[in-house]
Order: sequence, then C-alpha cells, then structure tokens
Amino acid sequence: MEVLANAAVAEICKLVDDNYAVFRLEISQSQKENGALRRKLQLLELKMARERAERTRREHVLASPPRSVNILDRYRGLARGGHLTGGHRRFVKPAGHNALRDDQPISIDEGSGTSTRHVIMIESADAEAAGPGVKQETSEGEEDQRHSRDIQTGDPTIAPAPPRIQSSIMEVSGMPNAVLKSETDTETLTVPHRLLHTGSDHRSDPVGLERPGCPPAPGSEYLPVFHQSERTVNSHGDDDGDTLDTGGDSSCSYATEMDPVNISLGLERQTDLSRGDWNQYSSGVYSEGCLDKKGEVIVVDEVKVEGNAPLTWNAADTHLEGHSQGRDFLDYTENLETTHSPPHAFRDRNPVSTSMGPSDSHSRVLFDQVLNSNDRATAQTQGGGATSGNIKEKRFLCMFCNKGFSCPQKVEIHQRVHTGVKPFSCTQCHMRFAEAGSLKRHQRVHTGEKPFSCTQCHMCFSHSFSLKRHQRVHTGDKSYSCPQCEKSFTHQNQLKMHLKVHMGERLFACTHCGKRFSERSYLRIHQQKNHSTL
DNA sequence: CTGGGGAAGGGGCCC
DNA sequence: CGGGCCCCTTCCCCA
Repeated sequence: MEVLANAAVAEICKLVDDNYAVFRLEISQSQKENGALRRKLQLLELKMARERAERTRREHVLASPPRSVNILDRYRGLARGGHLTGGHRRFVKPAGHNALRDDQPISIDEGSGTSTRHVIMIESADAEAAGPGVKQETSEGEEDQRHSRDIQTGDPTIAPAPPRIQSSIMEVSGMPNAVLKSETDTETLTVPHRLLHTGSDHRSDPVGLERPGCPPAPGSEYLPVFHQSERTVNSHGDDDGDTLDTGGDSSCSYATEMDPVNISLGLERQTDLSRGDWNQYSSGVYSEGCLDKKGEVIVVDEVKVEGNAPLTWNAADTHLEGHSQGRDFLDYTENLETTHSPPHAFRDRNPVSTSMGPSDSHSRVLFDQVLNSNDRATAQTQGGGATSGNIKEKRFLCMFCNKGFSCPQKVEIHQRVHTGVKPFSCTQCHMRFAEAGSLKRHQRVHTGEKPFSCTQCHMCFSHSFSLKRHQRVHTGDKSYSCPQCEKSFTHQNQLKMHLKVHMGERLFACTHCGKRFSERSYLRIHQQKNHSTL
C-alpha cells in the first residue's frame, strides 16, 4: 500500500513537473510579448498625453474649444494611429449570455465585494476608423498595488488584499521608461481573453490534480464567458474589417492575464484575485470556487527569481498569502529566456479589453486627467456647462452583457448578476446578497423591523415597495388591465396570473393524479388535500 | 374541492 | 445607500 502510494505521489509529481514546465514556457513567451507591447504602450501614452496637451494649448489659443470631438477621444484616436475622426467604437452585443447565473449559491469571501473595478470602458466617440484600438479599462488600486508590493521579500503579509494588476515591467525587470523604444503609434494592444480560458484550464488542473475543494463547475463557467468575450471582440473587430485578432501574431499585449495565470496555477491567491484586476473579467467567478478551499490546492512555491533559477513545486500546503504567486511568478517568467512557442495556450489573442490605460502611475494620472477632461467636456457640450448629472456617459461596459454604466463601481456590482458573486452575507441565516442594500433590507426579516407604515391602515411593511404596492388597495388603483376581459388588477403579477386563465396554461401537473393547474400553489394545495396521505 | 383573485413577503436589480 | 420597480412565492379568501 505504501509502495503504491509512493508510486502515485511520484507520478503526480512527475505530472506536475511536466505540465508546469510547459506552462511556464508558455507564460514566459507570452509575458515577453506582453512586456514589449506594454512598453510601447507606455511610450505611446506619454506621447499622446503630450500631444493632447499641445493640442489643448493650441485650441485655447485659437479660442475654439472642441465640441464634437472631445479630448479623450482625440487622445484615443491618436493612440490608434493618429486619426481624429472615425465611427463610433461599436461593441456588438453578444447574444444574451448568462451562463454564470445558474442560481446556485455562491460562497465567496466578502472581501470580494471590495474587488477592484475592472470594466470595459466604452469609447464614447470616434477612432474606430483608426483601426484596432484599445479598449480602455480602469483598474483601481493599480498604482498602489504596483508600488506597494514587496516583490523582493515575498513577505506574505504584504498587501493582503490589493488587486492584482498588471505587473510592472519596470519594477521587475528594472527597465524604466527609458528603455522604451517603440514609436509605433498604431500598435494594437490586445488582450487575449482566451487566456482566461487557458488559465482556467490550467487552474482546473494545472498539475493534473483536481482540487476537490474547487469543483469544476465554477471553472467550467468560465468558458462561455470568454467565448462570449471573443464573440464580442470579433464582432467589434469586424466593424471595419480591421479585426483585432492578431492571430498567430505574437505582438500581443495583455496586462492582466497574469492573474489568470496565477489562477491557473491553482494558487491560493484566488482570494486576492477576486479583489484584484482579475476581477475585470469576473469579480468573483474565478475566485469563488476556491475561496473556501485553502489548503486544497497545490501551489507553486514562491517564485521571485531574476534569472533562470529553477522553479520548484511545493506540493505541500503552502499558503502564499502575499504577493508572490501571481505577479511575481510572472515577473519571473518574464525573465525566463525561452523560444518555446506556446503550442496551445494563449493562442487566441482576441483583444477584448486591456488594461492598456496608463500602465504606469504617471500615465495613469494623465489618463485620469484625460478622462476627467472628457467628462467635463461632455458635460459642457451637452449641458452648456451645467453639471454633468444624468448626462454621464455610460462608458463602462459590463464584460458579460456590454451594458453600459457611468462608473466602474456600478459595473462591478452589476457584473455580480452574471458572476453570481454575493459578497454580503446575513449573519443570521444563510442568505447572501450581491448588494449591501439587499442585505440590509433582508435583515429586517430577522429584526422584524417594518419601517414602512401605511397611513391609511395599521399595516406596516419591511419593504418600501410593499407599502407602495399595498397603498394601491386604498387608492383603488388597478393599473393592470386584462386585454381579454374587463378585469383589472392592482398588481402586475396578478394580471400575469390572470392571463394564464385565458391562455389555459396549466403548467403544473399533479404527479399523483395527473390533474393540471395553472399555479404551483394550486397544485400544492391540491396535493395536500388529496394526496397528503400517499 | 377547485380555481381564481387579493395581497403580502422578500429577493434581484437598477437608478 | 436609499428608493423604486420587477418578479416569484406564498398565504388567504371566496365563489
């Protein structure tokens, strides 16, 4: 028995080594590509910012403030190749995809509720004609994290929750902006969302070990999500025939995919990932499956090697609470010299979104300034200088349904609809909620608090809308009329139920006698009365 | 007993 | 964070 066990362990270790070696090479290759493009982007951003400032100055001189093309759009347009005009960037909305919503309860660390906001930011105007562009993203906490993490010590106590954002090449490889060489303005910066898929593949079983605590379901849910993303991208890219798909071109950049890699390693940074920029793909999907599963995964030991030092697996229950697992590992891989071409992973470099906003703090500031100026310009354009208020652009897109929101926080919350992330849990029951307000409202169930009282009767309600709805009883408001008869109802659902009468819908069949009912409650009552003794 | 209607409870989601 | 709406479910009443 012992011999068999040892043999099994040895085999597992071998699998781990083999798979990891391949995986490492793939990562390395992609990271190198990423690094090169990121440097180009940084340079590009700075250049664009300068140009923007220059243009702004010129415009002020000419006393002709832009109206139709705002600064940001010019900035973006330039970033795509210097074109200032063009069609709207159009996100072709994919078919409604809600694969992640399967109503299965999702347990997730509440910390995920504070996950960073990563959303696809819609292009508010032109620049589409400039060819494949960059969908900007925001990554809150990016700078903090980037600058605060101690990548040398690997102190696991550092930065327990900061989001994992794109790694800074400068930090790791010691390559400052000065090394930036590219002057290519039209460089297309893309994110291979497929990486996420790849990551999930690896994560699901990076070393040939299924983690019992991390059931495949969450992982399997990734696929449709990213396929959807691919569709989105492809559709988008087809707008002008200038697809963003770089195909086999290695000139792809991806700023945040290192976290997928991180995940793919089955690392326990899942929790952090859920708070990190991995969140841009899904605030919690990627993390939820593993959040509670610490210790059930094989994690790679700390990797902060600047050279070709061998990586070692630590199959023991290594808890790398610090920063080392994700970025540092990849930072390390960036430094790996390899010509290995990933045979399968990262092959789909569909650019969906990037964190190719400013990738360093300086550029970030510039970027934010541009965004702010954009908002102001928009407000001025639309409101004649009035406060922006409800005319905010909905630039921030849900990556699942492309719905637009005015700020990344809202997208993050909205995306919980798709991810099923429910960071807010009731302390008195099992209920979990995606929104703090829902939890607060729910807790009235436990406290019995009913702050909404009817002024015309003694009834009180815990639900504000319940009161409003109830008051229709007093007002006699029956806004919901049946189109097929004279009946009207105070509640929409009443009408809906009533319509079933007309439609003859009897969807609920008794399993005992076969009798059918239009309502489940009718069926239940019927069964209680007639078949309760069965 | 059956079936329809009235109304409340409560979660999801968006503004 | 609160307000508001939608939806489903459940309970009750009554013809």
